[in-house]
Amino acid sequence: MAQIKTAIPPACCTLRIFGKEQKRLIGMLKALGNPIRFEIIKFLVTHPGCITGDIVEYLPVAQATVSQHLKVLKEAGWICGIIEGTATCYQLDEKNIGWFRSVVEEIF
Amino acid sequence: MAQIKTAIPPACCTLRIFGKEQKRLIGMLKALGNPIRFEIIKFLVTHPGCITGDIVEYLPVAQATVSQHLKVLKEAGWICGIIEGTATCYQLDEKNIGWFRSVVEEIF
DNA sequence: AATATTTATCGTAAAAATACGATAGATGGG
DNA sequence: CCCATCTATCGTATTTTTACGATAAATATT
Repeated sequence: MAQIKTAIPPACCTLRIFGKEQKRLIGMLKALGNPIRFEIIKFLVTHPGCITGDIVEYLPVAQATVSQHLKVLKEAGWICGIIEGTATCYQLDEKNIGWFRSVVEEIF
Repeated sequence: MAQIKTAIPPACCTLRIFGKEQKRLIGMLKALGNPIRFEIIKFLVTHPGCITGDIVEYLPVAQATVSQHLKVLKEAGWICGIIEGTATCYQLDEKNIGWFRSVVEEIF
């Protein structure tokens, strides 16, 4: 019997993602891979539309630090902020989060 | 008509995860949120059981750097390494990756 | 108009991550 | 036993991240 070409056993994931999309995914993973930022996202689930001050009050870090984390989360696509007067209302970026979920489901 | 208690609009995710499991998830997110490490995981999908040297050859970074990234991925639960002679064979940690996928599907 | 409120940004310090050369340790071959 | 191979670890330099106080900018309040 002839030797059959070595077959690669099926893996638990395909990870068929490339270029721009891969970069975008890595950015989202990196942004969420931080305890403070993860807590911010969790907080926003139950407090949609809350302002920066609410998050500052909730977390054990300074206002400037929270503001910086919010910026990272916004740039990664996890949240969006709407300026209302002097305050900024934040909420989950449902569209991008939906994209994240679908990509993870697809490639893992 | 009496004022109804303010209802929180349904979010795109629940993020019902806490303590040890949350920490574990954050660790996996953080580990994968790095371009080099992401490429290693991608490589292992199609090259299960390959040795460190194969990954070094494939990536544009030094051997010591790859070894360090492998350590991070192993500690986070993405891969496992089996020592075979002088080499170390790496493959995806299917059990933990399965856990990751199921958690993401559950909370997002 | 003066003051208060809210948040982003700046400057900077400290900590962590990243990368690499050198080396040690472990195994295999001759 | 000696030498080659392979990989993890060490030491270190560089870059990036994280955190905070101070401040500026924008809007609201009196």
